[in-house]
Amino acid sequence: MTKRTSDTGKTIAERLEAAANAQERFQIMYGEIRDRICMLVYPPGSQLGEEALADEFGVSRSPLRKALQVLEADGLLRSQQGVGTLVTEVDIEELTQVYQLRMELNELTGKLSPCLPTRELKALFSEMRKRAQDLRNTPTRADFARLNIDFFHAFQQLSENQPLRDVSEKLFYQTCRIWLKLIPNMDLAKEVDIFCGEIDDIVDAVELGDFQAAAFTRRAHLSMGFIRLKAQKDTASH
Amino acid sequence: MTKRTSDTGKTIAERLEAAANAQERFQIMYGEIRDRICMLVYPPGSQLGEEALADEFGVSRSPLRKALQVLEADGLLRSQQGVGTLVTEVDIEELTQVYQLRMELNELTGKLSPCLPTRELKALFSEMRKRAQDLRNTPTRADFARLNIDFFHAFQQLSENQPLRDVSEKLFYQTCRIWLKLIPNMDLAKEVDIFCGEIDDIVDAVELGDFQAAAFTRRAHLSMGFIRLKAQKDTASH
DNA sequence: ATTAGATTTATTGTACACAACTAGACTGTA
DNA sequence: TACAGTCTAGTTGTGTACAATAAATCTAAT
Repeated sequence: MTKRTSDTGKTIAERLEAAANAQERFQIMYGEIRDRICMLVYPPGSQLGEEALADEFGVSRSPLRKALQVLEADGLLRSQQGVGTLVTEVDIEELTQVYQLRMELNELTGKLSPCLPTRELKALFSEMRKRAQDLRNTPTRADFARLNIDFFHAFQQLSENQPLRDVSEKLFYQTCRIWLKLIPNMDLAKEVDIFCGEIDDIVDAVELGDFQAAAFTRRAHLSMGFIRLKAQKDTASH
Repeated sequence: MTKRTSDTGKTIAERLEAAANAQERFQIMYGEIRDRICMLVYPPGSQLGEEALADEFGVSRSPLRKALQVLEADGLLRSQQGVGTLVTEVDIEELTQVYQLRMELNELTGKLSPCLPTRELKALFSEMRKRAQDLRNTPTRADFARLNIDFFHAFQQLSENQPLRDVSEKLFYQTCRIWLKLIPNMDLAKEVDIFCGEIDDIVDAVELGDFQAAAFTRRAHLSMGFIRLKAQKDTASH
C-alpha cells in the first residue's frame, strides 16, 4: 500500500520525483515526517528505520538523514547508533516550560509587527470557522488534531515578524502531540466545542481587524487548555 | 598549521578523536564552526568547502555535513549544489525583527522560572566583571566579541526555562556577528566602555539577587546598542 | 569587439558498502 | 535456577565513489 497525501493525490515518492532541487526534496521529507509524528502516525517511542523510510520515499538514506537530523535538532526524534531512530516522548510536566514560553510569545504575536487585515487573511480565517463548524457536527480525533495544526498556521500569519513565526512554530510542534495523546482520556466532544468556541472568538477579532485582541484571546485559551490537560493527567494518576 | 582551541591546547582533530560517540563529535564540530562564523574567522559571504573542513577535522564529509546542515537550519550557512556552502550575510535591516524579539525574550528571562542566586552563579558573574575590566585596559575587537559571547551564556543561566534558553541562543547567534562587522566603523574604546558599564550594572543586580532587574537592564542596553548600530549604518551610507 | 554556445572545473547531492555499536538471544557453568 | 559470557541480528555512523549542478572559461561565428 502506498500512502498518499490528502491534498495532492500523489505519493511522497512522486512528489519527491517532481521536486526541482535538493532543498525542495528536503522540505517535502521534513514536512511529511513531522506531520506523521505530530498526527501520531509515528507514536512517541516508536522506531522509524531509515532504510524502510528511504525505500518508501524512493531515495537513499543520505538525503533522508538530513531531514531526520533536523527533526532531531527540533526535539522530535532521537537517533542512537545501534539502537535506532526513536520518536521522543511527550510528557506534560516536561512541556510546562514550553507552554509558558508559548503563552508569552502569543502575546507578542499581537504586539510585534502585526499584519494588515487583508481580504485574503480574513477569508482564510472564515474558512477556519467553517471547518470548526463541520468538526463540531462530526467530531473525530484526527480532524481535531488537523484543525489544530492548520489553525495554528493561520494564526501565525497575523504577525509579519518572521523570527517570531519560526520560533513559535518550533515550539508548537514540540507541544501539539500532547492533545492527541491525552484526548482519549478526555471528553472529545466537549474539547472540540471549547476549541471551536476559541476559533469563533478569534475569527471575530480578526474580522474586526483587532489582531491584538485575537492574540490575547488565544493566549487565554492556551492557558486554559494547558490547565485542563494537566488536570486530566492528575486525575488519571490517582 | 594546525589550529588549536585556546582552552584545551588540542587540535579539533584530536578532540574529535577523543570523543566517545557520534553526538559528542557532532557537538564539537557544530560548536567549532559556529564559533568561527560568529568570530568572523569565516566572514559573511565566504565559502567553507566541505572537503577541506573534513580534512582539517580528520573525518569524512558525512559526519561533517550533519553539522553544516544544522547550521544551515540555524540560518548561519546556505548550501547550494554546484555553488558551495556560503556563510550568510548579516544586515542590520534584516536583523531588526530578530532584535525586537530578543528584547522581548530578555524580559522573559527575568520573569520565567528565574534561578536561585547560588554562589557559583555569582562567582561566574564576578569573573565576567573582572574580564570586562581587563578588556577596558586593553580593548581589542576579538576580545570584545569573545566577552560578548561568554557574557551572553552567563546571562542565560539566570533562567531555568530551557526552551527559552534554546530560543534565545539561536537568536543571539543570528545577531552577534553584526557587532564584529560594524565595530571597525565605530569607536571601539567607547563601545567597550559602554559594554563594560552594562556588565557592571548587571553584575550588581545579580549580586543583589535581583535577576529581574538584571534582565531589564540588559533589555535596555540591547535596545540602545541596536540604535547605535543603526545610527552607524545610517551615517555610513550618507 | 560581442555574443552565443560549448567546455571545463569545482562544488554539493546521492547512493551504497562497510564499520561501529547496541540489545537481546543463546549457551555453558556453577 | 542463576548468571556470566558469547554470539547474532539489526540499527545508525562513516567513508568513498560518482552524479548533478552551476559558475567561469574558452571558442567560434557574426
